[in-house]
Amino acid sequence: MTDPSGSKRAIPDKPTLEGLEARWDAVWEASGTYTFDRTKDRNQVFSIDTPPPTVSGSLHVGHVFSYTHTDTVARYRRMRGDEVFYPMGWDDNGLPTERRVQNYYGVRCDPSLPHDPAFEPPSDAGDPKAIKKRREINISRRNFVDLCHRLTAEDEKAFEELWRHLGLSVDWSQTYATIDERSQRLAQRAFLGNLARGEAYQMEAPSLWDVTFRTAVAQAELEDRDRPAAYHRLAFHRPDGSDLHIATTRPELLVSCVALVAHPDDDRYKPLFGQTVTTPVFGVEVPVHAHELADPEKGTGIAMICTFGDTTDVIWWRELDLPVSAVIDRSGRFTAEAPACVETEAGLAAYERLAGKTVFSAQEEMVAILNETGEVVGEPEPITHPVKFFEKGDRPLEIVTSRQWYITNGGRNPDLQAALIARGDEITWHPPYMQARYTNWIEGLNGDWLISRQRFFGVPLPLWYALDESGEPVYDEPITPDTTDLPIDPSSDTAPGYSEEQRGQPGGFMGDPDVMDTWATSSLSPQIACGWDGDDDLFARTYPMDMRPQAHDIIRTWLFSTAVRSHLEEDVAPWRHCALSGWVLDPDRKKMSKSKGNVVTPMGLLEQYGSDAVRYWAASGRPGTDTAFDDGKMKIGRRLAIKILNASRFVLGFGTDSDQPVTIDPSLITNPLDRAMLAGLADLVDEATSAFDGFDYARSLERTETFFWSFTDDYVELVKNRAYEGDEEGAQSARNALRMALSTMLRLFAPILPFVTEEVWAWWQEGSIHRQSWPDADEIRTAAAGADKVTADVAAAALAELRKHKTNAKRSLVTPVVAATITDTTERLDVLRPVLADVAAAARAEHLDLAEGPSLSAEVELEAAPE
RNA sequence: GGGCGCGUAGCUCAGUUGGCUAGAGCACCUCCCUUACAAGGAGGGGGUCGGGGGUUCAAGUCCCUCCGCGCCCA
Repeated sequence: MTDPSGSKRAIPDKPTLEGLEARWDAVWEASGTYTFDRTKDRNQVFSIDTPPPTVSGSLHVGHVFSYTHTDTVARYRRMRGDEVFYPMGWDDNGLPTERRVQNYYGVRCDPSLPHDPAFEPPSDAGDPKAIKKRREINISRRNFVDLCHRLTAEDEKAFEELWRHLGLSVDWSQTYATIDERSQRLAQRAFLGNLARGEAYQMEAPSLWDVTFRTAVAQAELEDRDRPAAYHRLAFHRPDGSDLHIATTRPELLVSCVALVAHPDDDRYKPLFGQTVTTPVFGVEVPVHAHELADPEKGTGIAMICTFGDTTDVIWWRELDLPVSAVIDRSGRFTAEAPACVETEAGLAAYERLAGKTVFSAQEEMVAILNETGEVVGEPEPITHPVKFFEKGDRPLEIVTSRQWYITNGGRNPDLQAALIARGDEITWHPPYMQARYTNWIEGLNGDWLISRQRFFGVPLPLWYALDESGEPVYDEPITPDTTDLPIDPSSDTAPGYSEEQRGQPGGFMGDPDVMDTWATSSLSPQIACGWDGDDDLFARTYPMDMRPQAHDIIRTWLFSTAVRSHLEEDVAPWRHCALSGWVLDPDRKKMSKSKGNVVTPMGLLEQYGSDAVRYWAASGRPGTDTAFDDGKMKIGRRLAIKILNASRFVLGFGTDSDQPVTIDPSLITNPLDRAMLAGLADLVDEATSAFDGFDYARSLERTETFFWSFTDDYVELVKNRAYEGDEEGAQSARNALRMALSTMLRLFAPILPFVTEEVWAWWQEGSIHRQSWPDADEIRTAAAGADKVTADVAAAALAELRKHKTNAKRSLVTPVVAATITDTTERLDVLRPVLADVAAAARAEHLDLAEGPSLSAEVELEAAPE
């Protein structure tokens, strides 16, 4: 068994990949191989802003894919001499965890309940069948949050185990969770800084609202989904008594119609601009406006503006300075009272029939009413149109007016917008075209970042409000905590200057009931990881960070929001490089995702093929490129890893029957074929190095792999006789060249295949391969002594030609060659002549004749086949 | 509708700034137990580089256009 110092292991007779992960993970942990040395200066450090995975979701191959990419870069930088700062975070915060806790324990958070200190989780936790049979248990917010912490702690353990098995070279003493106390303190402190600098503000404004989750939703969390709908034609009434037809997909919102709008150039409606018309049923007089966003092609070309039916309504409402006539409450139902604008008896009676109904039922009822009054024209015209959804929700968003907190992000400030776009130029993007996604997103913003969330498991907004004599909150002067008291929860901590008895009382105080958007915390991951809040020394050594790896679909959310926070807080881009990984697609080219049910869980794969093999597949995916899930590729990776074991055993077996250490002496490498091989190896090192410098692990792997296979198939075959039984000088030359090549290739493979390379390294070298220096092309080139690598190619081609004859003759490759003549050009024969003995030995020929000709060919006489 | 990416062998993909006869792996076919490895090795067949047009001595590569796929945003 290996001791943790990494001392040598004997070369096994039958090396295998089995058990390498467990063995080396334990050694690395015990030896501190990946522990960050925080005495290093900033210019010696390479810091990585690892994406904190959401532990409440399960890990899938997509995680394995992209985290492997990052790890290859981390390992490369470490071998290049950088001190790699590679922490791991957990993003436990937010809705996914809440939902998982609800389902796992069969509980529901009721914030009105008091905390129960004696609460124990239900005994049937984790048993979905049992939970389904009973009622949900209502528990207090604090008890609910406790369960969130309890479950995520278990999830984190499972995640870490998988990451270790995969071989991520993370420093596991540097972990954080976006919901832990330190992150909460930091997120609250950062928010209070934004508030003090005027970058955070609150506003009563129409916000997108998910009626299922009962929370506001930010622009970055939206997605459009095509939904069937129908245009209903409603008859509005002009002052002269004639009808004006409006097509709408939301007739139920007629009562909140505050204006009509048509395109300014639309001749059909030009005469109406500035006039008023009367709504059907409710008899409300509304103005007709002109606005460019009205689409003459849609419906009848004139639309009703409701408060609020969609985001265009909000724009019209704001730009045309219209009143509010809202009817939908936060549960998605029609309010009990009709809006003030409804005055007619018939209108009030009609509204009675809508009050309390859901949007869906209200629409049916409204259409029925319109049919009764005869103010609907023709049949509904079915259409499909995009509707806004919360990306995690399954009911269309409504727009409700509410008081929310915002952080500036350039959406309402052109100077800030330009500054954030310019930050993109400070970052090197991998691949470069990803910068356009960042820039385009910022250019398309039309509002600031809404950070209030009406949820429970999150970082609370650290604010209270005084209540006036009538018990109404004084929002204009929020009460903030002392920074030294953070983190605080305003729902249980008392506002400074008040006593707890005054909570909710007139003249007392109330806490802000909301938590912050999860991105408001995870956007601070560089600050959290680097110790912005309390570890200035670490911060100075690691920030701004060198690398942000992430998936390209969250450029608009995580990448952008992180850039915003860093810009506001530190006036700098948070990283120097952003590496955007692609997705894992299933064999039908569909994105793998939990909701599609096509995910593959990774642990089984790691166990079946070995971690190196799975990493090989992952590292074959070019940066930024979507990659098909391909277990065939994992089989190839496994084959490669096994080949490395066997080839290494063979190479290290020459001339080492004593207990002497295996050494490499470049001065003994004198044979022209050996030197030619090294010349090619030096070029390979150059290619692998420049590829990795550009974060292109895939290219480095591909080149190294190609070289390795021809090394084993051709070079090793050519020199093995000489290495075995040649004269002393020739044998020593071959052995030292073989070892030098092996040492080099192991190190080139080490970032991709950390387990098998470490295993082989331990057979003959001291220390971990992952702390060795990256191969030096100049050193190898010196050993090659000016040789031309073409010599190796010519020799390999000649050998291949001889093999071909044996294969075509259906004879074994060990069949002795009685006589053979190799024909080739003069130039190539000149190259071949000095290494002909190796070619002859590999072909089992006593000697080879040479003849000049136009191209390579051979005439071969084989030993007669045995009868 | 706008932006970005992609289209090369049956499959998955390489193909730097245009430059030898377009490559690799898998799959397929044939052969070889060879003493590092049969979880291996040797060899073979297979492509009008999405279509069309243009620039050039030369185009998979550059330009235009069309078709198809994907993603992001309206």
